[in-house]
Amino acid sequence: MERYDPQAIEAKWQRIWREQRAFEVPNPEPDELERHAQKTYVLEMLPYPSGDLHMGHVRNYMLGEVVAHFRRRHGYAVMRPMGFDAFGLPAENAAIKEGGHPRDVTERNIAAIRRQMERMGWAIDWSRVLSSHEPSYYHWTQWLFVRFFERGLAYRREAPVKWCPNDQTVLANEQVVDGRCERCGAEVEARNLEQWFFKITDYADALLDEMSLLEEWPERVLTMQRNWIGRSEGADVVFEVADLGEHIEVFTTRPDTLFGATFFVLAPEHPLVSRLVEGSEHESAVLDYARHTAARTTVEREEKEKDGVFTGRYATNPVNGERIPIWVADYVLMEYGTGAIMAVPAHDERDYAFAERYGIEIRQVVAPADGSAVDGAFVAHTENEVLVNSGEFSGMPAPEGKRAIVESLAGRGAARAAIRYRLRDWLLSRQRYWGCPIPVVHCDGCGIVPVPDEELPVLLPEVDEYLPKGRSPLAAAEDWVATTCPRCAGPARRETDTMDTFVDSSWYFIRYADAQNDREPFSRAVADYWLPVNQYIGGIEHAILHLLYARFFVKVMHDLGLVGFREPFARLFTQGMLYRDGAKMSKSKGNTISPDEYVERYGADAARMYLLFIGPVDQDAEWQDSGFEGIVRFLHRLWRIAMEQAVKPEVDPLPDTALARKAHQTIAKVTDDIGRRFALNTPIAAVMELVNEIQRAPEDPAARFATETAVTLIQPYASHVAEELWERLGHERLWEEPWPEADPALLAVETVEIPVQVNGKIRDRLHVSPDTPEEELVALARASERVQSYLDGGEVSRTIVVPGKLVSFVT
RNA sequence: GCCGGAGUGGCGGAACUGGCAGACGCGCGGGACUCAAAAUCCCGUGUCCUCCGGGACGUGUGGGUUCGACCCCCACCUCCGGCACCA
Repeated sequence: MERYDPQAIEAKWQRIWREQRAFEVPNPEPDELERHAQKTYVLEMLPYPSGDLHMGHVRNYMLGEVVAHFRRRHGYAVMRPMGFDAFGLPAENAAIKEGGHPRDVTERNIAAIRRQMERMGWAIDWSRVLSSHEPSYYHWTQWLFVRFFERGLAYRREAPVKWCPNDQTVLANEQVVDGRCERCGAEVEARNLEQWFFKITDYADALLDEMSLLEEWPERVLTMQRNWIGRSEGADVVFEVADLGEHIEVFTTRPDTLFGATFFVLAPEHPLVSRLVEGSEHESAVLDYARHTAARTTVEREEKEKDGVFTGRYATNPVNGERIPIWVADYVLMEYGTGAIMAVPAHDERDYAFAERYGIEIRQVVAPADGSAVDGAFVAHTENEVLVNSGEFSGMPAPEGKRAIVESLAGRGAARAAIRYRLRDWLLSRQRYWGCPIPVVHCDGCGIVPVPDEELPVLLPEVDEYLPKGRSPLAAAEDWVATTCPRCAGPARRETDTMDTFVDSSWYFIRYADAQNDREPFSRAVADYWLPVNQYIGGIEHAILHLLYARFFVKVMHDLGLVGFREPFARLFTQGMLYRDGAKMSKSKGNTISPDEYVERYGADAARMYLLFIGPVDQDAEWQDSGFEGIVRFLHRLWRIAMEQAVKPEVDPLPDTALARKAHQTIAKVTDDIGRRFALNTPIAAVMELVNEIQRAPEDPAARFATETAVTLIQPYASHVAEELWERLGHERLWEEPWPEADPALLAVETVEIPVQVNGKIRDRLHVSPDTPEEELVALARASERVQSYLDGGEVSRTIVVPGKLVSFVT
């Protein structure tokens, strides 16, 4: 018998699919876009070409692979594109290390990845491929930036920013993890720099509220985004500094504790600090403290014990006119709220620690419902609190007290309800070479002027040296930097910072819909036809960064009238990560396994199946070599059985045999698992069961049918061998073959095994027709000797019958 | 601390809506084929007891609801992930 030869089979079918453009989906003609068509957009997060693909990627792309095949065979026009997130630091760092240009490094990696993807035989529409470093793409990234700029949603300002001393560039807040650079792990520093921001904070509420438009997103991703946006409701309260005729606002989520404010704290960076102490005996101590704080890293600032200095000034608490001391302490952060707080040591742990250290009064103003109060202690938040020691508000339940105090102060203009967010504006500029140039010029006369649309794209210039030096390497391209102002034609200088790569990946999924368009980023009609993405697939590591930015971009594009949808990804599936030796498989950890050697030895089909068989796709999995063997054995067995069955004639009509029934049950199971449950490991087990049964009963008259069923069901997983066997079984074009349907008549079982319980324990099993009436079931169960021995003549107080499921006696 | 997820044989995992726990695969034991091996095929494989009929126990721990719980409820333990001097 001819042996299973994956190398030959896979090469053959990959060639056929390519020649026949099997997986390309052209856009409908413009006048047909309106017509509702059965279409679906399946998208996996685009790879970052910092090296070859490893098994973690294979697992990720296999999800989209199975879904795409499954939906195509259900009659959908399936768009499943692929592209490359090509700009960014790893390529630039690699180029610096190895010598050469980041473009060459990137394009070499892209070519290698594409080759690997083609070798896996994935059903990708390569006619839509894009790469974010190509001018044909970043032209429109720049065009979008200009639209954002015109709307005031991209702006430049000096701000305290996070600086990575290793990568020599600023980072977005989202790219700082535990005070360290997300990419290289270096501890970040605080700097005050003029930088570009996207005004994502304008969309904080929309990003929260419109989560309701997301049909099926994992709860934990939504939670992570909610935490990141960090919406807090409370009040802004005004404290007067009578001596100076100044007033300072604070934000608090606990206006009900205002009567317990016994001191007041300003962040060392607060602009009023120097005025408060100017010329006073406290001046040098306070300014020294502020300087020390500035020299500390955020991490140091968090880890040391709380400390601070008194300013000699007092603020007036608006609820009771009390004068409370103003301190400067670095546990108050300028970035959040107003950079100033009212401190309530009895009800805030941080304030408590500070008050303890400096001997400041601790006054309890909220108490459990019984009103018991103990001054001097920290009282944690509990249910059903009431206000105490709070003047006219004493005795009120805390929530009511909150409202009443704010209302009362609001009457005098001393407070108003307020909402604050943890979310900061998105810092998008980077002082690096390998990124999309920011398309503006700086003119002495006109200020910042965007490059006119007709002059886009602003091409990334060639430079000799892209080693990071703290300013963008583009600044060295003097001929490029020197330009003329589009507005006044006077001399001007180009912006030399480049964009964060997350900007590139915030709209690529729309570009795929209309990837060749050279007049606009995409046609709105085409975009609205394909999007939102029906099924987005990617790693949980992008739960905040990419997924939040992309949602923001789409909302802005909607408000600009560029698209008709407000959320980019209707359904999101986050696959688990692949681990090896206890660590996430990644290039930086050096624990990757390349699919190449496995593909070479066992074929792509085995690798494709194994990565899904290893476990549920939404959970993390540990790479183990041992299980791979089982898949290889299965494919050989399938091959042998199919070759045996192929010589038999087809039988029609299908005889009602055990194998015929098993085949139809398998159709039902696989269809439900993939289509409804998104369980991609269990269908493989189901087809294995079917194949095992064929092996046990090769002479069953339905054996050939069962074999064809196994082949057609395994096609989304092992596309090549399935196609080859399908052909040898006398058919063609399995990738277009309608998905099989289970015949309800054959799904119905002739007999069921019904357990009989006595006091909750199974004592016997009945083999009966599934529609046996209840009375008969009970009679049969009672007649059982085994059951009788357990009933032991005792009274049956209760009998439970679940038709088709079980009989249960209680004595 | 707050929020989210998970805990099932030697291992990866299955059990979908409260109704036969351990499908499928790996590993392991036994057998067939073979001069032998590989490959392949067959049988067995949760733990303990057993007069070999079967019995008891068993899904992180302790309780509860129920005729019946891996599944629901309460409390706890462990692990993973997110957020956190955020006022």
